[in-house]
Amino acid sequence: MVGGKVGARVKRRNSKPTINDVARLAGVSKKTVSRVINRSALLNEATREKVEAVIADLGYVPNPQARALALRRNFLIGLIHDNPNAQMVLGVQEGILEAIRDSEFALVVRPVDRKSPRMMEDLRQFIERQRLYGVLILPPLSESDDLAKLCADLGCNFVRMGSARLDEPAHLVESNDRQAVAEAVSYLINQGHRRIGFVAGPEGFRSAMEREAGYREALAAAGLSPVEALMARGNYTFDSGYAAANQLLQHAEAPSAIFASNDEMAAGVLHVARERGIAVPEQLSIIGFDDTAIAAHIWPPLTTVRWPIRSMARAAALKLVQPETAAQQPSVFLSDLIRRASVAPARR
Amino acid sequence: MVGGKVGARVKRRNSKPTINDVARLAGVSKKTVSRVINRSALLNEATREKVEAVIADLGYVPNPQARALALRRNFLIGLIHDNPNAQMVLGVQEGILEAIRDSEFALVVRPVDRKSPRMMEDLRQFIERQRLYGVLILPPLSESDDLAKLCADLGCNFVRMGSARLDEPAHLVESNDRQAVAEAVSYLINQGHRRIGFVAGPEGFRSAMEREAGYREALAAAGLSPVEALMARGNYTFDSGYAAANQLLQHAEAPSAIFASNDEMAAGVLHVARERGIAVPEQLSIIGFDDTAIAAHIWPPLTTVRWPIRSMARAAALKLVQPETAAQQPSVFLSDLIRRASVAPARR
DNA sequence: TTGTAGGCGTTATCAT
DNA sequence: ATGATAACGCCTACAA
Repeated sequence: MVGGKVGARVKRRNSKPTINDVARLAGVSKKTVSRVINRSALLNEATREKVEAVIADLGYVPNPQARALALRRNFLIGLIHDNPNAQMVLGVQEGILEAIRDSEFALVVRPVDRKSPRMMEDLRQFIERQRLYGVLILPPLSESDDLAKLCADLGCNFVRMGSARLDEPAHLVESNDRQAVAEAVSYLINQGHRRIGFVAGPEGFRSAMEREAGYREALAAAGLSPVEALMARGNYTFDSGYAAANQLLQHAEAPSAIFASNDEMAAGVLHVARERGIAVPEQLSIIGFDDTAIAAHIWPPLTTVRWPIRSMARAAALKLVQPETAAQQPSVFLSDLIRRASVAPARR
Repeated sequence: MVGGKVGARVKRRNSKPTINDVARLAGVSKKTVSRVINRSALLNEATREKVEAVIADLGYVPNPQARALALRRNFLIGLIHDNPNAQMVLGVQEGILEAIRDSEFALVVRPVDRKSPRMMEDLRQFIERQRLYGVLILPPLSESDDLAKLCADLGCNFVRMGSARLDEPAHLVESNDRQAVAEAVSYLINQGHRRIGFVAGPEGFRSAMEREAGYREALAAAGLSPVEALMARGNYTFDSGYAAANQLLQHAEAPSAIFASNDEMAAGVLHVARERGIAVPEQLSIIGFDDTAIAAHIWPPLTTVRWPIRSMARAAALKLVQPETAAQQPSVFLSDLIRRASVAPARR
């Protein structure tokens, strides 16, 4: 009725081997097994091999729940976003999963409503309760310094994804939207376009600011001045692109090309062109941004800027789960101009 | 050296209250607090209120990691899919999160590669290690009875999402693809179309079979016979829709309408029409399936079948997390024909 | 209706 | 270098 009870216990059928089983079969203590698992430096090589043999033999895998309890930290990576667009969110998820494949980490997703007053409190609870190992924050939410601070305060590692230098490299993966847009607009200029319309993203979004800055840079580099009547603001939705294009194209001196700050708005621009009987690209060239599925599938196929979402997400996840090599992961990612059929030389 | 040691312990600053804190302050045992948390029936009302007051006062929240260890089950819902359609996956994620909002559950995502030989083994490890509370399986993976059996064997609750009666209601949410397609094709017939092309989904997919069955049903109901030359197979991608349409439209007696088994293929069909100078919808009517973002944003806006992804996912998640009311959640969900501009009466 | 003792599977502390 | 013992925070079984 004393020690024998425990010692005699037989491993229940149908349940996975635990650290105790390994310890017993290897003839060492639990702690030693734990040291093997955690690659402790202070370990006799012979002991290590003996234990590892038993581990392999048993097919033992440490129980994440028990580790989470003891370490007071879960092996979960959180993805926090406010639904920028489906393609992007899914690309990010794939990138993160590439990074944590075959590791003990798992990905838990957490969309939020940026406009909800409870958002911060909700996220605090989420991070605290799940004791997340780290979180990846997508734009535009990533632009919130308050949120970054919250993570830091909670002792939760974090990486922000954004289109500008939002944070130090250990906490950031960054796309060069400004330069990418400048290149796209320069391309239009090289094609002979002079009246180039611009559909901006929503006010207050860093990505929108950067893309507009790129547009202005390209104009300036070519000695052109921005024209009020050629600029309209959207909010990254199809409908807002549609409205913006109607505004830009109603003028007598309509633009011969339009850069829209994302593909969805570019699709809206294309819609307006169709309705007004404006031929694309013959009478109007269009460039978008994101290279979402829609870009290649509309008619004509849309010239657009592609940024390496998956690679960025993978790098971000690696920064989270391998803090020791975080600095080695790239922080800035370059975009490509994908030339399809929605741009033609300007007619004179 | 006995009880005093523990009793004297002061709650560490900066750490969340535990069940012990609640018990001490309420003057009851841990177990009683546990009973309150778990809404045990055998509880004195006065005791419950007393404990609940302390809980509220302390802002106590049970530690999910400790519960997971003790219960040998995590409060995580897994989303398993192998899906090309970003819109659908994201819609599902939103639906699930609506269901588990404000609960202790979290959503962990797990895309897999259906073609990988390791898939089943990977999923087994995933479910076992994370000790998932339940999983939601999306099509086409949901059509795998092996996977369902694996979940059952592992003691992991599961719900399959599909387009046919794949399982019993407790494990299924189902869309009526067959009927929806039949209605869509009947609509074309009512518009005077007689030569109606069909682009099928990939062989072996239940959804593809159901949609084709719906097409055949509608033809039969109108006294029409399926014509070999009017049917082509795709695999739900834009390119395959493009290829299929080229095949269908090369004949002398080309169809005056085409039903494509999803929107992406419908977009491919539209592409071919453009290239061949076939006016849509004047010379060719097109209907798709899914009502993804692309459907509304191409030109002309695509008439398509919309199925209630979010509602289905929400119901599925509720079946998972509230097994007691699972039977009350609907299992069959109806789709709508969204009439846009890609269909016109047949010319004679 | 409530409490006690012990277990869930791991890691931390402090000996040896 | 290794081990005994006590956390980690909760739940189950069994008493009372």
